[in-house]
Amino acid sequence: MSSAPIEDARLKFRAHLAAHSLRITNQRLAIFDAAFAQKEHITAEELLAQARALDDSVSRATVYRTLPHLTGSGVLREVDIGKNLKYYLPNTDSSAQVAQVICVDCDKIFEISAPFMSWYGNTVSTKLGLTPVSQRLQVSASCDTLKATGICKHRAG
Amino acid sequence: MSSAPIEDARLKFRAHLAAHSLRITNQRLAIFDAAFAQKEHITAEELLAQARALDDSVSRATVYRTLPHLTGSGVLREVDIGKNLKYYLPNTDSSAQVAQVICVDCDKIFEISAPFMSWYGNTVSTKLGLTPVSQRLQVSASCDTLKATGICKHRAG
DNA sequence: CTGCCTGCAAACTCTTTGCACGAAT
DNA sequence: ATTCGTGCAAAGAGTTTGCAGGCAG
Repeated sequence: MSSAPIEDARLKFRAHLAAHSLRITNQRLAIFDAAFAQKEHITAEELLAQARALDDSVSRATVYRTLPHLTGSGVLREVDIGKNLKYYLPNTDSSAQVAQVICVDCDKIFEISAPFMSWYGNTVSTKLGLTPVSQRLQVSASCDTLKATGICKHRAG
Repeated sequence: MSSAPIEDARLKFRAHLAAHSLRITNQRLAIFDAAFAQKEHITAEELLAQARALDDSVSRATVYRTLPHLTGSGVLREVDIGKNLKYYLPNTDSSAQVAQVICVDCDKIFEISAPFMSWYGNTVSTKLGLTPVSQRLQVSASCDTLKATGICKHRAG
């Protein structure tokens, strides 16, 4: 009988705001709604555009100021693929460990479950007297179909 | 009877320049020497300073223009830990697959051999119809000693 | 009413680029 | 003599921040 994922996330976000004595503003809610509606990885700039579609008073600064609260509350996941540009993605299962496979031809990002990552992080950190905070595993790969046919099916599909 | 690692690397770099019809200039050699003398991860800015100590005519632009040749020839490895800032490190064994453990308290980067990475990259890429180009595995971790004593021994040591 | 939140635009950091001069081949 | 490489400074991309006014609580 649990609510829809978006309802859970909305509550989680509001709880996070409350817990940190942060105000619930229309802009913050619009940014949350825009972010959580995404099916693909989006950039801050794209998030701004989407949020403005819901509330045209949202500014770029507020998007950047809100993103840490969204990631901090666990409703959004930040993905940095080394491009001086971060991507964001609704975090539907915050306990999952995921790796990314990034197509260097079309920039599509595939999320792959990789539960061994946290085991690895633990093992290797402990040896150094450290406690793991987070880990990331990313594979950059080129598109076979593109090389063969000139068309990257991931982009098209 | 092989030469010292730095000699091998210097030859490798010169061969790369020759193979691409690039000229061997004092600036490029100074940047190479400065980079390969490093024992720790350095930034482009630090590399500029070190290279200028060897040849004060080296400019920031030339450092940035030379870095791709250094990484492309395999004598330097680029490490991106998601900080809008790249680190560079002499690549003494270009066949090694390494992961990084990054101390979030002192920013020290530990390089850890992780040979299974390329196996993972292959496995997961192939399933998607992709050919792996590179992979990275990074663990961010906090310092236990710092938490206990207020001193991060990695920084000090 | 109080103080956090906001939009705007300027500032910031790292990196890239256009241009005219200078050096490698 | 050519042509590529260089330094300089300005531009560029993404993100952050100072400020004056606005809205949540």
